[in-house]
Amino acid sequence: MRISTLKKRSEFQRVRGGGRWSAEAFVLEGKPRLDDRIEGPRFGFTVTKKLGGAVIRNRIRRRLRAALVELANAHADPRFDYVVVARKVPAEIPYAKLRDALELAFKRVHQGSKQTRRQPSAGDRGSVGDAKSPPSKRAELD
RNA sequence: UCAGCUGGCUGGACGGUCGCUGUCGACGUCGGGUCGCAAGGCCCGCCGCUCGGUGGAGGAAAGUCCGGGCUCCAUGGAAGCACGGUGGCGGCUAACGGCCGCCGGGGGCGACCUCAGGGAAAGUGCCACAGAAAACAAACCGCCGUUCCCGGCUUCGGCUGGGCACGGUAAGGGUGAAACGGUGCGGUAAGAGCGCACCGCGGCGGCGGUGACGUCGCCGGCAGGGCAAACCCCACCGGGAGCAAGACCAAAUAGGGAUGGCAGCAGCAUGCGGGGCGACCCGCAUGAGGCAGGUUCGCUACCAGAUCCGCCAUCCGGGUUGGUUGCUUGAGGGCCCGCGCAAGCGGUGCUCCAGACGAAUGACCGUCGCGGAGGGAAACCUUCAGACAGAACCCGGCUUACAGGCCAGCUGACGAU
Repeated sequence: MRISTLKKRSEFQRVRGGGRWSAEAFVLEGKPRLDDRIEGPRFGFTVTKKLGGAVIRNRIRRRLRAALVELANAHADPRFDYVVVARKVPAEIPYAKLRDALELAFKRVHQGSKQTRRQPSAGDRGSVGDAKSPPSKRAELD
């Protein structure tokens, strides 16, 4: 199926306060849309420059997009907006594993869970997924 | 065969499943126009979880270092100053700081490589450390001479060692990136272009070359250390900003507020007031224009022009940051022919080759091929690796990154003929 994408910075910012699930290769955020005139789920991709050059970032986005196309019909909620934030390099992990992790992430986000699988060690910056925390200065997609 | 130099090309191939985007066609929905009484037909436009055809990243797309095209602003006429850049000569080019050929310096046996390669007798400045001395020169050691003092030897003519002082000396030592030409012979107390030969250097002239320059002859005893990627001088070149340029459509906010500076002159028109018998005169307000003034274009001066009549400067506040276009046919690429050593130029006529905008050009899988390692006599098998890197208005270059593979020409060594 064809997936529509988030375009504006404000749309990305709005999803930030919703459900959140962290996997090895990415973080999936999702939130129900207020505007019900739009049909179907929408997706946004955030791949920072920290992960590599343009070629690597393109490949990360394309693999994530391909996995979403495969799963979105069955697992995504049409009333939701989602943001996929790439963390490590998904190009390095097998595609089947990436797809399974994404499937699990959809279920967890829909449960409205704000807790994460990530342990509070390993250089974690504060509480994650707190809607009241100030928006981080991270660059959205390059 | 080995070692090497230069130039160029390439940057895995095929297939399957599922996707994205441009474009063409079909189909369908919607809208409009037109024909028709009507059913409906035809044309145009937009859209599409529809179907089919076809195109879809690079040699560097990169760094954004130069040069252009194209836009808008300044727009004008040049000058001077300032700033920035370039720097052997000739050619090529739209242009260049690029390319080609040649010259000169340096390196290599050689093919070749390399050089920011104008001026240091216009001026200023600098030359660390070391060294005696770093530039109108200069004597630390050494060498030589003379006077004096202390010795040794003596055939009493002298010879010789040491020291103080004075003088000569740039050959030698030592320092340094660099020491006031180099080598040799003569010369001298010792030395020194002091003299001579050759080399280097400078000047003049002849010849060759479009030219950089080369070469030959004569003269000069050597003047002018280096640094200009220190200032500088000379010659030449250069307006500014960039596709978030710019144009159009739609929507929205509005013709904001504060502080500071300047709001000058004369006339005209209208209205009001005052004066005069009257022509008219005076004052105020408003309006349109003129001059002056201010503002911007790097600065200055001149002429000329534009903008605004309330202007200018600074600060604060508010709104839009949607769509279409620019947008891909261009100094484009390719075949062949001619000219040129070459860069390139001319002709011919073939071809259309990405146009996205939170940003497409892909995801997954299989087979084969290339390369390294291991096993094997071989066929082959196993395993690992496959680079640098993603268009954003478009061209011409430069620079930097790059696994591997291929081709051509040339050089040196060895061997064979």
